[in-house]
Amino acid sequence: MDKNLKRMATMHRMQVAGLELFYTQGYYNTSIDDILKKLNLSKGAFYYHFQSKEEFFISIVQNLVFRKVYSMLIEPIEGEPNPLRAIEICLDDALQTAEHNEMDFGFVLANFMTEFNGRNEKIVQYLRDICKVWEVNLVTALQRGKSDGFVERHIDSEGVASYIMASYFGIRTLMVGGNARMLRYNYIQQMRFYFRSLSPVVIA
Amino acid sequence: MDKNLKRMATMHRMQVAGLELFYTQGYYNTSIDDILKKLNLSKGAFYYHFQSKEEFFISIVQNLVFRKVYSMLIEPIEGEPNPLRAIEICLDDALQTAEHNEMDFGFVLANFMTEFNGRNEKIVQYLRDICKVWEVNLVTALQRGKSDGFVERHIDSEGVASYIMASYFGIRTLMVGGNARMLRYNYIQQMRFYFRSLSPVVIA
DNA sequence: CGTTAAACCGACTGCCTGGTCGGTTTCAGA
DNA sequence: TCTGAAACCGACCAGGCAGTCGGTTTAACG
Repeated sequence: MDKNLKRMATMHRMQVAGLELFYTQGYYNTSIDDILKKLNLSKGAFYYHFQSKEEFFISIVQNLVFRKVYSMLIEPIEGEPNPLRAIEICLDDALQTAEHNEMDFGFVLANFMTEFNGRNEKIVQYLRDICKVWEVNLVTALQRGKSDGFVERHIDSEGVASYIMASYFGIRTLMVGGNARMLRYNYIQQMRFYFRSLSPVVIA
Repeated sequence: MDKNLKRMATMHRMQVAGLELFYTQGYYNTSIDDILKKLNLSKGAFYYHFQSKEEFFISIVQNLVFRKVYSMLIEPIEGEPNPLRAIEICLDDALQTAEHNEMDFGFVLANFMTEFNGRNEKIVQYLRDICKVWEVNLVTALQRGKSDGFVERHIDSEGVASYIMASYFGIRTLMVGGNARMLRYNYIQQMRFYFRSLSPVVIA
């Protein structure tokens, strides 16, 4: 195998295993040895590929988390004509993966933001950047929705975008240990009410 | 001073300092020595009053966090006639204290829930119990609002309650490092839109 | 004043963690 | 087959952690 390929493959394996453990156990609560044990690798291998635990985490955020947020929360909305409808479907999908205990990357983001808040501003910055990308894309979609007659023209797109993001982060927090299925159902239901107040009034 | 009083006073001092540090630095990231240094006390004093770090934290949750959530997020709504209006004012107040970097206990709750999720189910349980109390009180207020004609009768009170809690938890997460003032303003604005969709239609 | 128990002290232990480093294995290319 | 660099190993270090314990201080009370 090409050396460079091998390098990439090993690094990627470490990143995937690292994200998995950082997500489930927390960054400060996960040791590098935990990750290495899972992969049957040694300290030497780790520090050959990464400078430090922090750098390692940042590489995970930029490679895995960012990409996943993009493909799962941003792309599915970009092409759709009706943004409110698209957002509803997209978040419902995300909550479904959450229900099956798979990683939903919106929550990964929120999780790490709280964990690093006040402890590592550098990392918070990286995470916030990803949030910003999500937000900007939501705003764009909403603005387009206004032109296309799917969204009431007088609404504040920034406000709506952050309200959507907030409610999503929050419902995932509530799902911690709670009745995920019920919460998801109720959440989508209430989001529909909210979205209805953002839709143009249909003149019968 | 009465011995018992002294005991209570010292324990309380430890709890207050502990909460402060656990909140700002995280539980796993805060050592008992950190807390003791702040109070000029010793290991001996700590383990004289508390059995373990975990027991200590639980006592903080039950004494300080629970009481504060009650007095700041539940009581202000209980007496009010119009629940939607009362909730709006209450959460706006909470966000204002957050803006001034004081502890808002809704966020304390959400913070710890994420930190202990998957790491210490026992503690998650205590935190979830507090959430439940908050939720139940919101539901009660909303139901009362229905009888009193402030809330549309067909709405699902449980769904609305968890949507409110979720959006609040989430907006606090977004405030991490973000533009808190702007976020708060937008949040309250959007909450009004949402609440309007829950209010009975005024027949002009 | 002397007693006694509660309150507090701080050195110590055993364990874990991030990070280092000299050495070993692997394997593509000559 | 030989070689050299990339990839990997794992013992080791320094520092931090929760929790222990024998001893000291404090102050209420007889």
